[in-house]
Amino acid sequence: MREGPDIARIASLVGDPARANMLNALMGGTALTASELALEAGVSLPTASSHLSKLMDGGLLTLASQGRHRYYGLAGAQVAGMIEAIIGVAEAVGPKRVRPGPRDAAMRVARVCYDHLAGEQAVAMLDRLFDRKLLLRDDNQIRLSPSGVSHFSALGIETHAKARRPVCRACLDWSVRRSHLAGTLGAAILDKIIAEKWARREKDSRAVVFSPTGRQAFERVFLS
Amino acid sequence: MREGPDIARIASLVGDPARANMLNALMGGTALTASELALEAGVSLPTASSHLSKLMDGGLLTLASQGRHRYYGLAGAQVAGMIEAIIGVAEAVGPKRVRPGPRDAAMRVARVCYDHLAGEQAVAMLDRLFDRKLLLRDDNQIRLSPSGVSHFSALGIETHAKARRPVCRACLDWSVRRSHLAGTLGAAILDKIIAEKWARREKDSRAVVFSPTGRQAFERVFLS
DNA sequence: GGAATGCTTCGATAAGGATCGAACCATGCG
DNA sequence: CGCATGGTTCGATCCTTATCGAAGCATTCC
Repeated sequence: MREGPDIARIASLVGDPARANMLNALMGGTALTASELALEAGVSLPTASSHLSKLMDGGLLTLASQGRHRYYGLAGAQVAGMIEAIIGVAEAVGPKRVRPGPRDAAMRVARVCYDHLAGEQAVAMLDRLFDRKLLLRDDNQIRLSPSGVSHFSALGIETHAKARRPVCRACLDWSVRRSHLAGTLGAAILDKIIAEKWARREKDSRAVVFSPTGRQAFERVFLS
Repeated sequence: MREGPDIARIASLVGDPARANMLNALMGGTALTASELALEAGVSLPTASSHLSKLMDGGLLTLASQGRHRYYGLAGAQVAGMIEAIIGVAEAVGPKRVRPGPRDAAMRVARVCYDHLAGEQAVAMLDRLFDRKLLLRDDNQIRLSPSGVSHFSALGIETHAKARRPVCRACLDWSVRRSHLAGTLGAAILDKIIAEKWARREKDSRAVVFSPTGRQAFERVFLS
């Protein structure tokens, strides 16, 4: 019984199903609000709030208050790495999952990450927006270029910042391990994809499935 | 509330103080009996037995029965890696510990991680093995190069894969935050270090202490 | 200044699980 | 076989903690 870092304390924080679901949801890289996390974990708001304060006390989360919204996010890459390690063991010892089915494949191609698009399509899109200089990489931030403003405006997407929420924001993609676009612009693009019926949300899943013609339209507008 | 690997189940196994102490003790790499683990965890024998069967059910331990003795050991390097990751987070978020004492310093330099070497020495070694192209980084995997095979063979280390266990595997180091070498090769190298008496295991600790001449020999062979 | 929304705290309840003593198996020794 | 030793199972107790409804704060919108 030698003393040392309190690993039981950290592990038990992850060891509750509700908290594990929350952390899992936050592995996408985007910060989420308490209500969203409550939904994700399948518990009531008070319960979620209690879990969140425990995770905060444990140092696993960071909190960004924006007005009456409170965004919870993972405290850092080290925490994310630990969760990945636990996932790895759980996968290894857990019931041998059948080969990743079509739904998993669809998730890798395109899925919803809170309110914007993630997956291979989303990562490719961000790459192209940089290539076409519609977005500019500025330090670790993303900015709109003047041509970007008019480009999105022509698509019916207004890009002036109204809320405190940033227009552009990088979000680390779970499956591709590179950034995709979040922020109000990312959300607006996803809105457009759905509104134009280029794709539909899979029921009870984060997967986003493009129709053949919808994919062509999306590629013409964002990947050309 | 998506379904997936049951990470809460795994984490909650580690999340009990008694079990965490047991796992910690097993990180030394030697298998221990139920009574030894009970002592280590500070619980009675029945309690320890109950914990051990839970850890077995969870797939975190292996059991080797020898006569009336039953030796429990970690189920593999992946489990060890997960525990290292949790230790890393616990160290980072835990109460700012007083200046790391001499024993902690020794642990940072070199220690046992289940069955292979960890710490600054181990991370430096892996770096050099890459530099010398004895190992190759392939995607996210590690492979032996042809020259690596002959190099280790000349040192008396055979590197053909026999079991399911990979020869080379990256394991994240909690103190350095970079990878060191696990897998059968990592285990063989630690064996050689001990067999050649370049270093000895510290009593009741995971620390590995090199002798002056042993360190020179190690550096000549693996860090040159 | 209301009204509405997002979130937290409080209080009570319920369930899970950690713990130990005692009894029970199994192996090895003489 | 009888006995000692290492381990596990059983049963009862106790404590931790997850949970939710209701009420309370805080911030924004109208």
